[in-house]
This record gives sequence, C-alpha cells and structure tokens, in this order.
Amino acid sequence: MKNVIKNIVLDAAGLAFKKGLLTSSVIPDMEIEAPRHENHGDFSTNFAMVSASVQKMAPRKIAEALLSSIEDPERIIERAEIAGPGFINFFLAPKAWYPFIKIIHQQDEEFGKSDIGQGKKVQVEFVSANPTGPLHIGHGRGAAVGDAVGNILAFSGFDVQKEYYINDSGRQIRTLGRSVWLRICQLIGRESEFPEDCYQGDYIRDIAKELNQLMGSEYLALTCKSQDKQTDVGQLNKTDLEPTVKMGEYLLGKPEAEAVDICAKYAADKILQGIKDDLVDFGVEFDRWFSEQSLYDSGRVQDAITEFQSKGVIYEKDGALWFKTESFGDEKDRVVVRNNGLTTYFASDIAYHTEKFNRGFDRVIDVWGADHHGYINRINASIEASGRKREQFNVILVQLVNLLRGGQPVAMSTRSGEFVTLKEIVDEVGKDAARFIFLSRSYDSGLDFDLEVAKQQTSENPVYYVQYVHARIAGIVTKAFEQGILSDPADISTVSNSLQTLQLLVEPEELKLIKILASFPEVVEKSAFVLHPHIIFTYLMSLASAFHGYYNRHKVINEHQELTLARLCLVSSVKKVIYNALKLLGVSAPERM
RNA sequence: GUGCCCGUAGCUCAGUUGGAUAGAGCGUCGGACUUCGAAUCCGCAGGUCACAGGUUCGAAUCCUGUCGGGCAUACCA
Repeated sequence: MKNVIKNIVLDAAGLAFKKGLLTSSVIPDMEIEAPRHENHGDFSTNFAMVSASVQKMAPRKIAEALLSSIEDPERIIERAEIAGPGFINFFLAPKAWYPFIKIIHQQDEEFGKSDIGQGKKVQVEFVSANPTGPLHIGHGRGAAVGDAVGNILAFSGFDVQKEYYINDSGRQIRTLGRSVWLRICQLIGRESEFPEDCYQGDYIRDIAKELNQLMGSEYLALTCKSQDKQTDVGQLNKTDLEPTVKMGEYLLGKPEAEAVDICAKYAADKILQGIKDDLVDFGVEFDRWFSEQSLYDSGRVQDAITEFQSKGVIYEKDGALWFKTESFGDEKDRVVVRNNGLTTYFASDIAYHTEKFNRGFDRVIDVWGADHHGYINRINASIEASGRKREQFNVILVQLVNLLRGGQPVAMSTRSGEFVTLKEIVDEVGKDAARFIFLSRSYDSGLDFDLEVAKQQTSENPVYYVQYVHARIAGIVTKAFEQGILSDPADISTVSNSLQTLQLLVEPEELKLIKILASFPEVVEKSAFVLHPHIIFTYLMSLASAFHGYYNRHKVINEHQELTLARLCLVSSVKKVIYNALKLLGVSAPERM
C-alpha cells in the first residue's frame, strides 16, 4: 500500500512539473510513512518539506501544487490535506483496504513473503557454543535471535543457511578431556587433585561415570556410529581394546595423554549431542554443523595463513606471525601463530570466514554474545583482506540475559559449574514462552528473564496474549461450523472474494485491524532490513491488542448472516497473519489452549 | 586509560536510514462475563526522553562533551 501511495505522489510531482506548478523535476529522497496519530491520515509524506530547497518554494506551496496534480482514478484516496510544516496526509477510502483480506486468504502462509533478498545466499551462524558444557540461558537468547533472523531473511527471499560452528579443537577440549579423566581417576579410587581451571560442573562427573562404566564393545559401537557425523570423536587404536573390558580400566593402562585424548573426544561428542538435543527441543535446527577441527585437517587454516602472507598482510615479529589488523581499523595487530608454533583461535576464525565466502555466500551474519564485541574489528579485517566487502559481513551482538525468579536474581557461576541450563528453562517454562520472551526486546538491550513470569498463564506473559488470539479465533470458527453458518472451510475464502460482503466491515475497529494486517509485509521487510526480530514481536502485540479490543466490542457471530460471514473472513485473516508472524519467531500457534 | 552497547512513565521496554500532541505491558485505582474462549476488554493517573551544547524548517533519534550502568580490552579459549 505504501508503494501505491508513493507512485501516486511521484506521478503527481511529474505532472505538476509538466504543468509548470513546480520549478524542478528533481525528486529528493522522500518518505511515505504511516503517521503515529490517526488524525494525520493513513499515510503521510514529507515530500514538500524535503523538496523545499530544490524547488525554491515554500513547503506548503509545493504541497498545494502536488495535491492539485494528483490523479487517482481508482478513488483510493478519500481525501488529502496539508498539515503542519508541510506534511501531506492521505486518508484512504475503506474500499482501498478490503482487497487485503482477499490477498491474505489467497497467499495464506505466503502472506508477508517478499523477494527483497533476490535469492542471495546468506549464512547465519549462531549459538556455536563450545562443546565443553551444556547450553545456558545466554545461548538460548542467541539461538532464538539467530533462528528468527534466519527465518525472517528466508521469508524475505534470501537463500538462508543456518550453521553452528563447533569449537572442537584447541585447549578447552583438552581441558575437557582432562576434567573427565581426573573424575574417572577419582571414581576408581586414585587420589588426584581437581584443579580450578578444569570444568567443575556435575555433568563432568556424569560423563566420567558413564565412560568409566562403558564396556569396550559399547564404546566401539559408539565410535563407529559417530563416524558419519561431522564431528570427529576420534580414532582409537581398536586392536588393543578388549570388548569386555571396562573403559575405566582400559584407560588406566594407557599413557595419560592418550587417556585424556579419548576422554576429550568422548565427552565432546556426548556434550555436543546434548546440545543438539536441547536445540531441537528449543525448536532450532541447523542446516550444517561445521567443525573447527576440520579446518585444520583439511589444511584450510594453513592455506589462509599462506594466502595472507602472500598478500603481505601477515608478518613475523618476536617469533610469532602477526596479522596487520590495525591497518584495517583494529586497535592493534593480532597474532595468528604464536612463537611456540601453535595457531591462535583467530587463525581458524580467519580460515572459517574465508571458507564461508568460498562456499558462495553473498552475505555472512554471525550472532555473538556481547562479550565478544572486541572481535568484530579483527574479523572485519580478515574479511577485507580476503577481498570481500565489509558490508557482506554482519555481526549481531546479543546482550546478556539476567535470569530472575520472582524478581530475585538467580545466582549463576560458570566457574563453580552452577548455572541454569537452557534445557532446564525450556522444561520449566516451555519453548514458546522462552522464545517469545527472548525475542521481545531488542538484542541491543540486556534482558530480564523471570522464570515465574514466563511460567504464568496471565496477561503478564506476552506469549499467551498473542497465542490466545489464534486459539480464540479457532474457537469462533469452530462455533460457526457447529451453528451451521459455515459448512465448508472454503466458504471463508469464498467470502474474501466478495468485495460487496467485505464492505459490511465498517466499524473503526475493523478497518484498524485490516490496516494492521495490510502492513505485515512492510513490517517483515523492515525486520529483515535491520536484522531485528523484535519488530515482529512488537507487531504481534499490536495486532493482538487490536483484535482483543475488537472482539470485546463486536460480535463476530451475530444475527446478520452476511455480516457474520464478513467478520469470520476478517478474523480468520487475523489468524493467518498471527500464525505467519509467530512462525517467523519459532513460536507455535495453538488451535486450543 | 581506550573501544563497543545502554540511559525514555514507579518497574520492564518500544519508538533506530531525523518528522507533527513521545507509546505499550506490568504495577496502582475504578469499571465490564446468564450472550462467539474474562489467558480478554474499557477508563483514570503517571515524562525536563540522564545532563549540556551543536547541526536545521524540525532532534528521544545525528555530532561533541559530561555523568551513570554493562561489557571488552592476551602470543586465553
């Protein structure tokens, strides 16, 4: 609709110039927007104000010239007026809006979809938590944001791939192995200290216990099974592993380094599997799980370093290799290979991001916790150094989540291993409530997540407010069938074709509802453009509010047959849009609650 | 010290490519169910948009500075 108005304005400007009412045919960037206040019309443009300097005329004079040249054969515009410093406000005729109901019924689950992405390949990488422990609430927010952004972009015509980067290489994995190994040692009665830098959580004990009890044959079965996975749980010298020997005893007979290695691989695989399960329960599915180790195995890390060396952006100093990130806007240069010969994480990150673009993505989006913001500059540097444009890479920084219970902060400490996991949260409050709350606020702001509020089935909890609309409408439609008003589900969409019937929808609340419905595609587009899913949340709240207000004031099923049909048609289009919007956020739309 | 994010109603936050009288939820108080689902609605009250300058027809929005909060500042991962 916005575009329709824009074209009318552009045509009018051209005509006004032709008629000599305007002095210039130049049209500056103008805006068509839906004003905040209803008495400012359905749409408003600042055309006259932004044109003042090129036209060398007063804004109001320009507005008058424009209005006198407007052609509107369809009579979409009921009236237009000049207001304030030179705004032109358009009030649309009701009949301009009714066709949207038809469009919604026709397009159904496609309504809101667009092609602004033009099929461009976009990768959204998110969560990517180290497989050294279960996901916690912060990962949950990142998961909800990344998943929703991916959905919104896909709905907007991008070819989206969702990816999880597994940090399955390096020291934290060895630490993981050591942690499990030491717990096994404790289990089998061998005195050993448990250092502070090891993972303290109880899940380490559980894994240790499990691995310790595993028979050789069971272990072999597990490793075989995981061979087809992308994560490498490791090659084991299988020849000397007795099927009937417990793994604990077996490991005891091995050199410690090897035992730690086996523990690391077993634990990482186990934890990763847990992460995958938790994400599935949270409604998040990735297209690809990408292993950091694979970058080393395939030589891509070395290739990336060599490539940058040949481009002259990597140099040697103090026995280490440095990437000239400072010349790309970073505070200082960064080490990629330490003087002990080991690569830093940055090295594999460079290789990974190079690899992403080599896979053909036009655009790469990373979702990170806000505590990683210091890495933006250096990854940007690597993107530019590899010949890509900085605009092709976006980082979404997700601020921290404060977990509360009844207003009181829930103590969490990674060091002691005492933290509430995502799984516990999903188990307690449900996937829908958790996701909806995660997406309720801009990820630029910290978020208070109160478990008690998230559990409440009251108006304090926004997810029910919106889902209730969907269920309520489902209830109304069911009722209409029971009363014989409808005999076939197709009846409703048949009505949507009848402008004559829809014209019975004259209540202000009805027109307001239709206008909100009609704006959904623009809302999705904006959300995709700024990569902010909470815009969909805000939209859902206003749509739900408009519906509830309407419902409490007017009867959908009433004594007038045709009006009833028109209203059923309207509310079922509300239901469809609620469904589509919730789906973008990964929240279900129940028929009954 | 430096960099990034934030500062809007009592609380939690929308408002972000600059627009007109700054919005919503919660909380307070008062109303609405023998009628389609009250997990709902209606009404009242609540503001120096942290502060001070600047940019212009116009600033919560952009720029500079100050104050306050969070995060980050490794040849750690």
